[in-house]
Amino acid sequence: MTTPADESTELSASRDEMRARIIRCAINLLNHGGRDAVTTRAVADAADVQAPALYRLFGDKQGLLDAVAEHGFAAYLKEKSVRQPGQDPVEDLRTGWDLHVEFGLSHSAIYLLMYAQPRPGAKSPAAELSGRFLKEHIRRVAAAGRLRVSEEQAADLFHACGCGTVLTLLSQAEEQRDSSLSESLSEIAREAAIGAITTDPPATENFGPAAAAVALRAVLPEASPLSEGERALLTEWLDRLAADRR
Amino acid sequence: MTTPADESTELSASRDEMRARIIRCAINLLNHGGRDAVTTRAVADAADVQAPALYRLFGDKQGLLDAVAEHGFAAYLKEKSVRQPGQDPVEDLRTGWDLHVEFGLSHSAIYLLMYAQPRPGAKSPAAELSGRFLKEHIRRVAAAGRLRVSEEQAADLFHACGCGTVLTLLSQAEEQRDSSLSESLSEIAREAAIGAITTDPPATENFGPAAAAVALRAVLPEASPLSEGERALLTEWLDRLAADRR
DNA sequence: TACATATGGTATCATTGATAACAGAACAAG
DNA sequence: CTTGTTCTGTTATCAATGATACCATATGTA
Repeated sequence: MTTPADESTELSASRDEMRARIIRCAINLLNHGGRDAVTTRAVADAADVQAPALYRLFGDKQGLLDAVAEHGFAAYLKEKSVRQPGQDPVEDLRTGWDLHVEFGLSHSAIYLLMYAQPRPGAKSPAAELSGRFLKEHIRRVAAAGRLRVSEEQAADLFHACGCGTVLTLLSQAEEQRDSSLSESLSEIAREAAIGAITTDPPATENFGPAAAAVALRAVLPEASPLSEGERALLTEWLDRLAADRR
Repeated sequence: MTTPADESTELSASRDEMRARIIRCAINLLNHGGRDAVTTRAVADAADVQAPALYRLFGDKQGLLDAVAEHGFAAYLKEKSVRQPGQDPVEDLRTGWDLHVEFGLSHSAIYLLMYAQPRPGAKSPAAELSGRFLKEHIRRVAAAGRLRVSEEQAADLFHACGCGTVLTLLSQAEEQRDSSLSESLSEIAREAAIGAITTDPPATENFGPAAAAVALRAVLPEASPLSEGERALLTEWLDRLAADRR
């Protein structure tokens, strides 16, 4: 009948396989019927599993949703075969933004699971995963001496602008999303975020003390001949230098 | 006992009074127990009303939540006694941002009701109300010849950055929100958004054609001696001019 | 073999959003 | 005053849902 999520062909699977099957079925339900379609019963039926199995595997429904979001996001990253870093880290940041927005618009239900229910101090696993990628991108920009603010501030701002952009676009009707004039909202926001984070010039050779401090801080943890205490103090100083921008 | 939302003293109230009482009780529940504490039963009990009354007044639970968000937001605006426009419209934009962020952080539950469940093409009434204020601010900036992009783009970008900033802050633990270094995330994002929207100089006297076009477009609808068709065409031209920025 | 752990399966709970159905109350029209 | 209409108060109830108790079976291990 109309059971697009039926996967009952695979019987007697191992624990991990069953887990994966349940998640796939949940994602199917999510994409077809939206968030409200993902009930424990619907998922259990589609995956040909009993209710208690869900709770043994995922704890509770939130655990299932977290797993779904993480799997969905990871699958997207794999599908897009995250490219290795290019020459220009800022350009990588740009493509990262576009990837993020595209994911949010094309997988809105999963995206909302990731970001639209903030629980103070506890990110969704999927958001955590995405955050690690962002921080890595930011770190490379910092290492290139092109970061204008601290890595943490840069990551937060970039995420805030990107997340807000996606949510704003999602709240608009689809026909309305690309303003017919010149640049789209995503592009304007992207450039605003990048402009606020990075130094304008392509970083010729000698950049200011603030940028240098940020760059140094980015590569500090690796192979440092300093002691724990020395590094901690130096980090403080670098942060103070980095904060003194013009 | 522990019934902080008890309002049963007022008996036999008119329809509007009952509506207001229900909303007050719902807001109390929202603030004390979070979103999940707002069940139809809890609200009905607290307001000393039967379940069917809720549905006769608000349609369904979403209608009640929409009304709660709208009332909560409007009450905040009234409490802050929204100031009349100052001399510098960009500075007004700045205070508007701060007001927005402060509201989001201090009334997180209501804020999430407003923005965290985007339904394509249908904003929450509270979001609609907030959007009108923003558009009015933007219009004044445009009229002062200090807008770099179209009013629509400016409003969308400003909202996207602001909303994303609040959600990002809400996802962090409270102790972590103000980075100990220099500027806070909110300030960085605010200046990034304003910088992306407005022209840098205080707009001495003669600004470029793009800014002039945007400014003209902002005041076009009022007291125009043009016909409908003429105004439509002119608007198109102005938009094309405005899009040609550097 | 005997014990421990994990899994499949049934039945069941409590909560929650939402309505049906009936009885008055208010009120305007005749 | 009567009649009919509309709104409100009240009770009872439904269907869906998240979650769990409980038992049986299997599977692996000492």
